Amino acid sequence: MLSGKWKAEIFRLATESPLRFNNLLRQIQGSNKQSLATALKELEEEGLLEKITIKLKPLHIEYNLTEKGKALIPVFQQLEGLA
Amino acid sequence: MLSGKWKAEIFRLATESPLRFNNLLRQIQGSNKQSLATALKELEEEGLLEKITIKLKPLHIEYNLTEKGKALIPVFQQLEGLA
DNA sequence: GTGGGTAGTCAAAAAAAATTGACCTATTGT
DNA sequence: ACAATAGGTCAATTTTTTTTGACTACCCAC
Repeated sequence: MLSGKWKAEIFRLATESPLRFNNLLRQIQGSNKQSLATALKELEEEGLLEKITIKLKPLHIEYNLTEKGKALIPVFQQLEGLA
Repeated sequence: MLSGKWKAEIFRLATESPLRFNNLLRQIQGSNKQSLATALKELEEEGLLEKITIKLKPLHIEYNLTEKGKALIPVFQQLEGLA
């Protein structure tokens, strides 16, 4: 589910707060629009993130962890506990 | 650690019993010598598998989970519990 | 009406990963 | 002696993934 160069990091950032596209682009150095767009779409397709259009001004888009996404957090906590 | 097309499956098989090269080649359909050789070497470098030369006849080579490799098993069990 | 920010898409190029086929050594079986 | 099995390596090719650069469209401020 988190295969590829960027999905793991995107997922981690999503556990901290909702994601916004251009913000992500600045946070993840070495990446690029296209790669992030592809990764976000795949994370959505896998059901880990959901895309939400915030209709308030300034109108913008957020990506949030779904319940399925949140369910993975304890797994990574366990993994961190090993290192 | 388990990136790429074959490492996850190799890891799973390693949790069941020690691995032998040509045996693995038969078990993992769709794969090939080179890919498995590369994956095994990387799993070794990551410290998840150890390569052991069995000096008894017939002399052969086994790949076993290291302690670090075994430590990952509960993580995957937790993951399975979610699905 | 120009510049900046948001949120992207598209096609092409480059880079990385995976596959193929040839080859190699050593041991065992018939 | 000959073939088969085990456990690989190497170079070339193919496939997949990632990156680059150009381009859209909308909104806001000056």
